Amino acid sequence: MAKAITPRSEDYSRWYTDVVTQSRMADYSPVKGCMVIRPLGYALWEAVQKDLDARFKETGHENAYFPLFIPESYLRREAQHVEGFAPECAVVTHGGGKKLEEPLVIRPTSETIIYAMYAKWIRSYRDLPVLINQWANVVRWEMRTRLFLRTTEFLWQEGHTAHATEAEAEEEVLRILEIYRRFAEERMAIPVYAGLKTDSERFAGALRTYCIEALMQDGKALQAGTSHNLGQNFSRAFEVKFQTKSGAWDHVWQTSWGVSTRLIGALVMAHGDDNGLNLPPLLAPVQVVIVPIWKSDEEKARISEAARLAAEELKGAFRVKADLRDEVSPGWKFNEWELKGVPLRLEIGPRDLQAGQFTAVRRLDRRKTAVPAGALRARTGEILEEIQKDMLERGRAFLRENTREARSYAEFSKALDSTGGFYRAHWCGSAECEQRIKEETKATIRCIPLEGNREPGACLICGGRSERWVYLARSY
RNA sequence: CGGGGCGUAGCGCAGCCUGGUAGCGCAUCUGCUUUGGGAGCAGAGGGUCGGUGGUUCAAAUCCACUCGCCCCGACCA
Repeated sequence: MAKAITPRSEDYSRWYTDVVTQSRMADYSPVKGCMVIRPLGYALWEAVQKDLDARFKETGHENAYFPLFIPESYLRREAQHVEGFAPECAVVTHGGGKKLEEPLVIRPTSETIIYAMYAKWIRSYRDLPVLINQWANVVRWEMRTRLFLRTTEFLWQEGHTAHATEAEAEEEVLRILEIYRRFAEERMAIPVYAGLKTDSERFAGALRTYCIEALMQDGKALQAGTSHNLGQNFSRAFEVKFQTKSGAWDHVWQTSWGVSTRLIGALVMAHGDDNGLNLPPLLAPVQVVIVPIWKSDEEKARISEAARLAAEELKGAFRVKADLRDEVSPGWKFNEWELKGVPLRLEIGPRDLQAGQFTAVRRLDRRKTAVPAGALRARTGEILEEIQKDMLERGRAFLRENTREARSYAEFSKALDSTGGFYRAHWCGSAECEQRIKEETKATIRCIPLEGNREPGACLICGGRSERWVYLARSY
């Protein structure tokens, strides 16, 4: 008997760690704060990469790769940026047995090194826009780490674009935000709120930061992706200039945007349950597992053959696996594949064989249906689609039910402890009020929605005039 | 960095208070019986008790130092 997963109701963060390690998505490394991404976790990341990469390419972006090491002086060139990142940088001081003349920072993000190159490559408006993305690892020396959600080293994609006009850059930033939003909903089955970060939550060096915010089952929000309009802050610092049509010189308008392996953590916390992972079919590395059940040797021969043939039949259309192991019982397999989050299980036992059918069991809710052998391929596709749809629907209902109105500050601070979730609240826009909420309730303004929130009201904190409401929540 | 917890077999733990030559469950290996929700029986292998130093006839156990990890907070994707 394998070790049980700590129930969510008992200890949510323990549950999370249990699911991640026991499903073999990841394991702790010998280095504090770092993790080993095991095949299941990495397969998920590859699925994320594959899908997003296609979306980036559809919108004209190209992949490139910039180096891991950044001269320390580069980071210093943009004032806000260095202030934001310097404390969490790992720095290499020695190489080849000698002390380096200039220390090398291990990238916490690549703005500086990439824009130093852009300065070299961009001369004319004809060189614009530059639409580059890179898939890379970055290192941030975090004080407290958590598997996938916040590790010292993590994998991500970072897009870096340069444009001739401010309007073009803004358009790009919103285009990417929409790609993230749709990816989260369509593939991960995680509905999100998209919006603008407040000044205090903005990326160091950006004009504006947009984000998508998801809600985890414990009621805490998780920032799942960010898209920054950098304005000309970096192009001024790195002298990224181009000559306009009229012959004048201007600094380029830039954007950067990214999502990370944190998305895998979001997947765990949005859909998992006390039996383990629960993956949306569109991202699941294994979508269908076939589990044969037999008693006699004679049955074993026939049923394992039927299972093998079924896998063969489904292989072209789905990611499928037949679990023909004889050394573990069917019950053991059920639990193992549920732990690993496989969305659909097809059982075939003596009774099924007799009836010419498979018993299909959804990971989501263990709902069982009989699938006639003749309709296997068609029904499997339908069931997987239903699961994907139901997961998103369930996520939407959860987000809806856990988004509340904050009517008064007293009521809000009291209710937050018991409810968690998002709160809609009016905010006057002052940093003081924002700071006070954070200190007193540990909730932060997660985002200012892009539309639908324009209505006059009174600030939740100071009662002052407010033009629009924002989303508040405690967050990861 | 502050608070809490933990380092004993591959994994999870007991033993420590009250020192006496290391144990349980799972996993592994062998054999037989099993298989529609984590199978049963019988047998076998596997440990410098995180490290260093001290106390003692004797240390997993007591003392000091040290290293590491996890959880909760302050910082962040």
